[in-house]
Amino acid sequence: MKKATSLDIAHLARVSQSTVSRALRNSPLVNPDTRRRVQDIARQLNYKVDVNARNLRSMKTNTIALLLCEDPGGGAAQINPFFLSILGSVAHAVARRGYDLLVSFQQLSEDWQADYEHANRADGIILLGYGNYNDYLKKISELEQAEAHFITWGPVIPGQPGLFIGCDNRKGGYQATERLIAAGRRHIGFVGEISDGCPEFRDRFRGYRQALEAAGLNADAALQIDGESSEKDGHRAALQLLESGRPFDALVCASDLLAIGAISALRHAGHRVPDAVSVIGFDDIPTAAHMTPALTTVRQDTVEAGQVLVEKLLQLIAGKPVDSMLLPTELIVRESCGGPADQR
Amino acid sequence: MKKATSLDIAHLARVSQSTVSRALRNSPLVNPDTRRRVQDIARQLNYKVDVNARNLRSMKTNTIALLLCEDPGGGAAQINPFFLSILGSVAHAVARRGYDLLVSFQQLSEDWQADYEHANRADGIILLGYGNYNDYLKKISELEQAEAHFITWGPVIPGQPGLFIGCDNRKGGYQATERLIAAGRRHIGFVGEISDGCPEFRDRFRGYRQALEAAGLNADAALQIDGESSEKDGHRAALQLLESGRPFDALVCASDLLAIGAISALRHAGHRVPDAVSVIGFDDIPTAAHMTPALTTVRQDTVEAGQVLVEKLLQLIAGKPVDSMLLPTELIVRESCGGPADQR
DNA sequence: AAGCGAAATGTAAGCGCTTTCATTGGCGGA
DNA sequence: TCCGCCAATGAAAGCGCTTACATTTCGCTT
Repeated sequence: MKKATSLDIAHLARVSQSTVSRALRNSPLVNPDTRRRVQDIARQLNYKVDVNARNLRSMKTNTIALLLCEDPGGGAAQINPFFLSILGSVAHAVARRGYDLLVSFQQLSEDWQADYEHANRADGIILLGYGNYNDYLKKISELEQAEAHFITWGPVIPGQPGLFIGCDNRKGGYQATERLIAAGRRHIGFVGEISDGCPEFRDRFRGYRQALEAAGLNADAALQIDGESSEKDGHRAALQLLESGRPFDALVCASDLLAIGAISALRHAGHRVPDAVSVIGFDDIPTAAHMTPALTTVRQDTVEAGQVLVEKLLQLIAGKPVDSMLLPTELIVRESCGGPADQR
Repeated sequence: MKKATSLDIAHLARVSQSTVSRALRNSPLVNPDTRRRVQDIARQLNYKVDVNARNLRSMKTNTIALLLCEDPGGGAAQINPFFLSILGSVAHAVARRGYDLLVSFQQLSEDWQADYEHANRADGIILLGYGNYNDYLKKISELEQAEAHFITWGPVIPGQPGLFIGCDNRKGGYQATERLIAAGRRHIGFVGEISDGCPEFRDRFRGYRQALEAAGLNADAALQIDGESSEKDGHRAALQLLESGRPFDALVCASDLLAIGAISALRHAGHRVPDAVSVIGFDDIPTAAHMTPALTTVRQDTVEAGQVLVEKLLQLIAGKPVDSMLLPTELIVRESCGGPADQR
């Protein structure tokens, strides 16, 4: 048995195909009785509107694309849980608005924007990890003139081209460091890459420096160790710091994964966390609360992040003016920083 | 400037629109010179084939839908990392085959199959957590007659309708339990729901029972505590077990999340893991290796799972005969089970 | 020189829908 | 009684592409 079309319904309902189309979309132009009749028949036939035909004709796709560009090589399981959390939130938000969500985890292609929007695959694009920030900015600038519809999770910098949503990284770094200082720590390290290809980590680092300064402590450049993203990077960074012989009693890590790796390295080297070394992460990924010790961290609200990304993108698609937006961070105090925990 | 169409290219290349279509698809019917010329022009115009038009005309979508039906209510971050790992692998596999991936995290709708396949949104569907197994089976049976294209991650049961990919849950349960027995544990509990709505957990439980029997130990029904999926469930289950006063020295948990929750509860009740209580999980989610203690667990290979799901589904779509498939499990020995660790 | 087949291209018919514009019928006001 | 108007419906034109079929061209055989 072939798939039913709107024409089949039209014949059965003894109306024209255009009336069927209208009835199915609840157009006020069609008589309520007719509408009901048509919809009943459609249900009986298990009819569903062909989205390709609809999209082609109406020149829109009702689809959002989410590009997550953090390819760790062959493996697939290694995607940062923070991004996956946003993905989950985005998926919900998109569904709530009646859109479909197209997901791709590939490296950013040469012209990702055209591939998705121009090819009428999606009405707009959400970008979640864009690789090198500078390359990305250049690409964005090119795209600015074309009326492209995309939004990026990343650093919110005034005057920067493109539309960005991100959290207050500087403040987050400040909050974490401040807390460690209040707990009596004086030799606080920072784990995270601060090259200008990583503006978010760099901002967290800025906050860290500012907190030290505010407390009258002077920062020791040797206590900053690069680390890109994974647990492995954090592990390596902590080892490197230990080997340097430089004394330290606390670490601010630019992400939870880095913190997890660092803690693992510290403990296996015989340093107790938080007794010997306090550690604070960044992101508040789901496992942070369930580790031992439970991870103190700077939360980025992924649920809100996803919602904001979707809402703003839809506004952009609708042609409304949209601005970048800075989301607040919150320090979640658990066990890994020492001192009394506020919550679990 | 309007979007270029194949007709625009045809004019510029002084050929017919059909030749353009053929040239862009690398058809051998078109002269290599012409092809090059057409493709050059297409590139200059930043032309991309309109996927809606292509899909409509060619009656296929080049898209796979992934439905993840594990809605934890409002939140979004609570999706089981195990499924997210499969999602990642699926995304890669799908991309490698030139397909797009549509993702939905909603609860399964009344007719999810029609919504996606019938509506020409996708050529096939991957299901990743189907809610209640019995309801789902009923639905599948209905769908069997329609020539639906979908594949499910779940229990592989001979004679069962539908196409399933899953790991050898019974064996996994056996491996975990066997190990604990070898480590000298004699009062081994099981955390995980074993109602017939959860055939996978139930199989893991079967393996657990068989291992106990094989060792001449008799299972104590009071040492089995239900737990659905989250850390919270595991936490609660462990507390319940502690409160029962029943002595136990090890836990087999039906998932890593349950294990994480259980460990957290045990430790906060003053029981050291693995010294007082050994714990083994199931799944090998990314954090398992980085916890303290590192979690011993039964690995399900998510990378292979994703690849197999995609390959089999594509075969099904291509009309080839496809069978369900059982994937092997592997016990990853780390710290939480006591005894020497094989690997990290 | 005629004929024929293969290679290359052109022609045109839709895929199933949305939407504009035209048509119909019924009813109230003049 | 006639006209105009509104509500409801129908007719038809594509959206941009793929593809079956028709046509042209050209090199070769006979």
